[in-house]
Amino acid sequence: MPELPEVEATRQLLEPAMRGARFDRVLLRRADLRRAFPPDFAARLTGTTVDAVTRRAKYLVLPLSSGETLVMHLGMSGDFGVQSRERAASAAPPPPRAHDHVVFEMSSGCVVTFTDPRRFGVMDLLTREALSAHETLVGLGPEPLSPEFDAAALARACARRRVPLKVALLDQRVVAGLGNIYAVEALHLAGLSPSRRASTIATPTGKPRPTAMRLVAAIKKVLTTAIARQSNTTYRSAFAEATADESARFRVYDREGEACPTRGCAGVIRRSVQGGRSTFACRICQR
DNA sequence: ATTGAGACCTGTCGGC
DNA sequence: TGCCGACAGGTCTCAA
Repeated sequence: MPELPEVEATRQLLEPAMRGARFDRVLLRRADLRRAFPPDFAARLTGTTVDAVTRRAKYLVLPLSSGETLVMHLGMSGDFGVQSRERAASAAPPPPRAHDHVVFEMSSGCVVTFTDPRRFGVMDLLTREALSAHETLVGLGPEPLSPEFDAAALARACARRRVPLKVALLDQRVVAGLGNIYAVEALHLAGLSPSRRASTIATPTGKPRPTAMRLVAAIKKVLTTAIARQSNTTYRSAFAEATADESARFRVYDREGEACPTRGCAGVIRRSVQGGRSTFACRICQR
């Protein structure tokens, strides 16, 4: 489920339930997700207050009153649910679903449940020092919707990289938050082939070519549109949204064999595999 | 240093 | 109906 727009929607869901609220009780229903929980995870959280609910790339980052920071990643299948405690307490509490792994009971009266069938998600609790030394977080590229992410920045990051352009877009050090769907969508919108070398959007000296400008604009457009669409719906899954509203479906993702949606293009969407991931593209209008 | 392949998990779907 | 393989929105590690 989760690329940047889905994580941002999750952040917006969690904020009213968690910001300014204290952890009254933390339940771990198993010992690990992708990795083991940090030592004394529940005890270190209990009694602390959430100062803010922020997002960096696909990570949810919650600074706490204790000085530590709760860092969470949804992996492939992670999701949060929020319930009011009154409802949770009324009648028989609903039995935990098979993959409800973590429950936060907040002083706001909200019960926040983390579900993750594939357990690729991560929860970590970092001291200030650990946070600033966290190689993955520190090494993340620019936020794609920030002003720092422009054609010059993207060209610099792609220069001299020989990997396919789409593979480069999935590298979180190049730009932070794109995933398979939105990388595919942005490349189609920009009219760029996923398989061209990443370095072709930059000059030999690393300056942006016009293709870099088109790609940056397309990335921002695709993400902005996805965020706006999800803010308008109660249910936050892009996939559920897609099936619920046919016209809002992706332009090319999972549309193998369909006509290319580009106006005037007679192409057909083809599926290929790059870096072990499905790519969808039109060979006529994406060069 | 960069790159590709495989690993980590469970669920679902299509084909036989 | 049931079994089996392919595939799924993401990292991470290891070897070349």
